[in-house]
Amino acid sequence: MHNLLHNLNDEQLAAVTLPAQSALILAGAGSGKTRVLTTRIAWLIQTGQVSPSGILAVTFTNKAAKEMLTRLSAMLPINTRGMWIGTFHGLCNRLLRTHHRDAALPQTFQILDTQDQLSAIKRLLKAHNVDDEKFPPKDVMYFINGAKDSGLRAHDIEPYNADERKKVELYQLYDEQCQREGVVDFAELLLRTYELLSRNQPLREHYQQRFQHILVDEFQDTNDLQYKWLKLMAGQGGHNGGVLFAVGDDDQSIYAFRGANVGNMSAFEREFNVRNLIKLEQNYRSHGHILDAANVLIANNSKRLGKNLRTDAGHGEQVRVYEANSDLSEASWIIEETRNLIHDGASRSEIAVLYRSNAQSRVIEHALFSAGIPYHVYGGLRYFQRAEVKHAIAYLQLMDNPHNDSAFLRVVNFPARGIGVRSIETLQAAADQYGISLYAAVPYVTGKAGTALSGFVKLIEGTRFETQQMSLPELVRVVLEQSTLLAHYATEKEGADRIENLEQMVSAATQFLSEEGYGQGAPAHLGPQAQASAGAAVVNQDGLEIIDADAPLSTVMSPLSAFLSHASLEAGDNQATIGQEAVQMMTVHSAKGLEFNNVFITGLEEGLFPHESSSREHDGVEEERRLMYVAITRARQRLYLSFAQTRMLHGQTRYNMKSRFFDELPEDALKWLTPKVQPSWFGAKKSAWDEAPLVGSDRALAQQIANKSSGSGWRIGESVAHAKFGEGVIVNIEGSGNNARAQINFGSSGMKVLDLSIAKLDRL
DNA sequence: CAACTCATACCATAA
DNA sequence: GTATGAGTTG
Repeated sequence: MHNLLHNLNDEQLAAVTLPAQSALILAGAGSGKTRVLTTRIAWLIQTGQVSPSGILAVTFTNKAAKEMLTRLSAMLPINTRGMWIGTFHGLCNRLLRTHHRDAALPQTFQILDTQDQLSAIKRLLKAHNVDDEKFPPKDVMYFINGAKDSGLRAHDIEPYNADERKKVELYQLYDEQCQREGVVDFAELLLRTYELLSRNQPLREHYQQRFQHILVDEFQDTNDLQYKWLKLMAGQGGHNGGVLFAVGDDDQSIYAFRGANVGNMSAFEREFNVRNLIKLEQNYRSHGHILDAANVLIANNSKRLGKNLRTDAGHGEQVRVYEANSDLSEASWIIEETRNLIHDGASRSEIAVLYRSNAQSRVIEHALFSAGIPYHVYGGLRYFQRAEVKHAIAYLQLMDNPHNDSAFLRVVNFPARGIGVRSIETLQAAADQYGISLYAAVPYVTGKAGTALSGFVKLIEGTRFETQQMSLPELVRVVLEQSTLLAHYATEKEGADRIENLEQMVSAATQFLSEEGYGQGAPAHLGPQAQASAGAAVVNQDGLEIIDADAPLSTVMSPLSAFLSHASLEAGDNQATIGQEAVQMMTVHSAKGLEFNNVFITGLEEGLFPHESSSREHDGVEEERRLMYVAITRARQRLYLSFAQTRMLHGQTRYNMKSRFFDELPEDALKWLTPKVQPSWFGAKKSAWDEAPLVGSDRALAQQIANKSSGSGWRIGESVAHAKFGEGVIVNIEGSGNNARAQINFGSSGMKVLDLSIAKLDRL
């Protein structure tokens, strides 16, 4: 037992051994957060305070859940069965499958991912003749998800204008459509579970009593619904025996745009009467200058719970800052530095290049490629999101639940079998008339269209019959053949990769069976074994029988259903290149939770980082600053910051000021590789334009600029000052003489178009 | 009905 | 520069 607590610092030890009361752990970057979380669980079990089945640990990503499980198995001699460790969505899926009747869902309900949801909404809008100019499908989707993430149904929303009334109406219709089709979206998994437990008291009390200790990772990322869900599980305020142990860092809250509410941290403190607030401020990752930079930067935020990281590692190197003429020269500088690092013995996988938006990666990728340096870009398409894989999945979904109209529409004419737009319209009309699914409406369509459609139905039915007794991998194989997907891609010239991906599904199915504890030979279609016999039935104090979701998956769903859930809930890795010795490229968002010896943070320009859209959002700049904080704290030993004077973005050249974050970093911690001219960036800019040798495209650009400036006396790229708007850069000049107007980027004051004969501008 | 061209929009993202 | 969607042609 003591070796469990060995090597913990005082703060960590205090957190791990807290009494059984709700607690909030403010865990700074690199402070050993996951370690505290897992050791806490191990300690609770080892000291006999709780049995494994009393533990519920919730994470946001499968990766985090897996990591916890791995660490726990290493720490505990006993097996981890009985503990519930998983993502919000994974746990909800399990609960809903078990209690599908109470939740009013078919046992084979299917999960829509974001793509599916969007297409479902497009379908809905079309069906109800909604003008998709006025109500773009994406907006409707954000509206619906936003409502669900706050725990609101359509009837809970009081619309404040006609447009919103319409959206609420669409929300209602969307939910009805999903219910009809037997599908749920991601937010619905949580909301359904929440509603189920709210309304079913015995069930709620059963789980509340079971889970004596609930632990949450990345608590700052919870949305309103997730917090309500946790409160319900714990029994509000922990009064029903549940104890909530929340770990998070308000300074690393970077997901407000998807509904995360940092306010949950203070709400939790208040509502659960948290007396145990522990700050983990000892950082085991970064050298001093890097940590100083992070601390000083984040101090500019007003809304903080307050935390200051410290390290024993010594100052280390200063943060290196580089100003480039263009995005291209920024990239070549990165190559140069990367080469130096590798030459000095750095491993490529310990070098990370971070950027604010994916669009920035192209130039850097190109440069790395030309230089022959292996690299790996995070965040591409994941396995189960690839078109061909989604097609195959759609066929499988129809095997399990033919009323899933999304799946039906995806493959009814793919590969092409002569079922076109008109046929579908006819079918849709029939389905609407009888209020049934497209699949069920096929018999009502006559004529040529009807023949083609019933051919498709026969294909599905036939395949289902044929595969009745087959195992999941066999089923997948047959579906790939019968659907003619393999044959189709064989005729495409770029189809080889796609065929390979499809073939891979068979092995994915095999692997899935062994990981989930299904027998390899178990018939894929066979429904769950009788639940009562699985020993999952529990009788609660009221004598009511509760089926507890704590049972092997095989008792809750068929191998096929389980595999389909898996495909939706674990999209898989994006590339199989893991383990390769490669430079790591990713957005700052996806870098959260990772660490590297050497980190480049690129594109530090106003409008890009902080992103221009952030100034419009409430507290947007504070979130961007937290994002920068996350980026800085990824680095262990060496950190590079860079920005470019000009940048091609979305096919046009942009001229941005350097990021305001440079003014918020401590000077002592920085080392400028290019001259920094005081007091502001403008001087440096000017000298760079006048003196720096221009090469390649830079020269062409300069030429363009020289031409454009003719007559007005001003030049694109020139820095100016305006009495009202402050300092800015001329981005474009139109017209000439008295009609000359300049488009000027005033940074935080925004982009303005000023008449050059009227506006009073000063050169800088 | 299917294959093609052309125009348009674009921040970050896990489940 | 790429992905979606509408419009156009065989």
